Amino acid sequence: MATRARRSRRRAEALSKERIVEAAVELLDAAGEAGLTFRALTERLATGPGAIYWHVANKDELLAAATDDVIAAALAVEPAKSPGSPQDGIRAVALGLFDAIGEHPWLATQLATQLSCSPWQSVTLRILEGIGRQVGALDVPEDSWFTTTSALMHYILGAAGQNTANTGVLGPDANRAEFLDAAAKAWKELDPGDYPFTRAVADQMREHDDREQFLAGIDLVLTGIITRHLPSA
Amino acid sequence: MATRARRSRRRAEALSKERIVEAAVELLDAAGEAGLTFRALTERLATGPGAIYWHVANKDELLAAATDDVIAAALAVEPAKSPGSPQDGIRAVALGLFDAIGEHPWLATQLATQLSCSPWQSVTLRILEGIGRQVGALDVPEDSWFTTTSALMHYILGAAGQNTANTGVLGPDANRAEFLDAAAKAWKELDPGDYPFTRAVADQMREHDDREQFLAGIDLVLTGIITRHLPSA
DNA sequence: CGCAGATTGGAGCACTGTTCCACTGTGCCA
DNA sequence: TGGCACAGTGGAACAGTGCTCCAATCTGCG
Repeated sequence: MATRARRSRRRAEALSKERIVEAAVELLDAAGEAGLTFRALTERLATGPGAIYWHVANKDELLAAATDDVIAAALAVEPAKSPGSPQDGIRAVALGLFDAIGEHPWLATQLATQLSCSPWQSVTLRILEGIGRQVGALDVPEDSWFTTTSALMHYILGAAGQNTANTGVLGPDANRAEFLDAAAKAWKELDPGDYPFTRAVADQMREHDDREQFLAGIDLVLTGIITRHLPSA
Repeated sequence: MATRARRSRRRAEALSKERIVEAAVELLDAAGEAGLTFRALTERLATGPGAIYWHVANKDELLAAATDDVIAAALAVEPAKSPGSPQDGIRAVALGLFDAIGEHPWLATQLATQLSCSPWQSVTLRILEGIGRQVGALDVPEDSWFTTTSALMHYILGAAGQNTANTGVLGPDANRAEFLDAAAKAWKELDPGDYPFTRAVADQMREHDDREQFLAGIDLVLTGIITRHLPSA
């Protein structure tokens, strides 16, 4: 199916899976998960549902393709620049994923469902491979590769997913400062008996920087890996 | 609203938000996210949509309440048993969350959306507080509390969310072995040029145990925390 | 020129979350 | 005791969803 490319259309850019996925990503970026509708898609592509369903099995496959597309693009950036230490390589891949999820907040939910429903496939593999190569360069003994890489992947996707709102949705920084301020204020008014810890870290929360904190977590895991799995140092 | 309790009904257990949330959790557990439908809810509770909407604003609030309920229950178990070292305390909380998400796979997606759309609220706070108290017991200097606890939380929720399918959906262990076997076989047939790392860890993936690997990751982060933030040792 | 088959897109289906509103049953007050 | 106000209920209906069906088109080939 879709044995295109050999035929030369004169119609304004004939339909194709790529064009559909591209439009889907734009809709998702513009209005979040709820913004991707077959109605909206047909309107934007100036066609009908039937045409789309000829190229794409269903909405799930479309979402998977969109996710795969964006993640692949995010992971494709780094191989060009890998000058520093292996640890810098890991930081680069991690930041690439962090920023991609920040720019496309819908990825957070999508990755969660995707990894839950069909784990160890397409997207997961891309990410595992991207992180794993850098882990290999760290001189971690080979029998710890999977455990180590999995831990890193879990942290990266977890942190990136949970920071989505702070980075992307709220728009410019002015709002962010206000938002954090309001949250910190609310934290301080929590019941001292139930939430002693949260009250104590309210100020740290207000002043934290997302990327900085993300990298601090990466360094924590890296330190753990080096301390546990590397004979030297 | 819902100033119940003072009036004594003889009708079979009059409607209440708790009863609705309880039914919602059962439906979610039985058939996943798609299983929670207002139609199904009305049928199970032998009532109509209007009655439900009197107690609950909309589906999002219902999902939030269900999430909160289950997470609170998972976190409420541990304070009884905190005999060991502070690190054991962290492991206990982490495993509590891990198992809860394993038993209720819909939590993976739900937590992702919840933390994205309304971060630093209800559920997030519960989890932060639960983990944070244990971190405090670790003698981590206070100005590192928030960063440290956040990193742990990100890893725990990330790992638990991504392991959902392996633990819960597939049912008994027999299937799991087959599933891992098939996945490992598929990994070994990937393009050696594109996926050298993934091919290399296929066997480790087949033989890994989810909980064990989860705890290994926790220990990695803990080692990082201790190495970086604790003057002693 | 005409045909086979790859594409298209509009009408329509089953289902969703949500709203509306006529109705019940209960507790309060005269 | 009687009537009332109203919290609480549940059935009917609505707009919008993903998806299917199928008559119509367009394309390259003989």
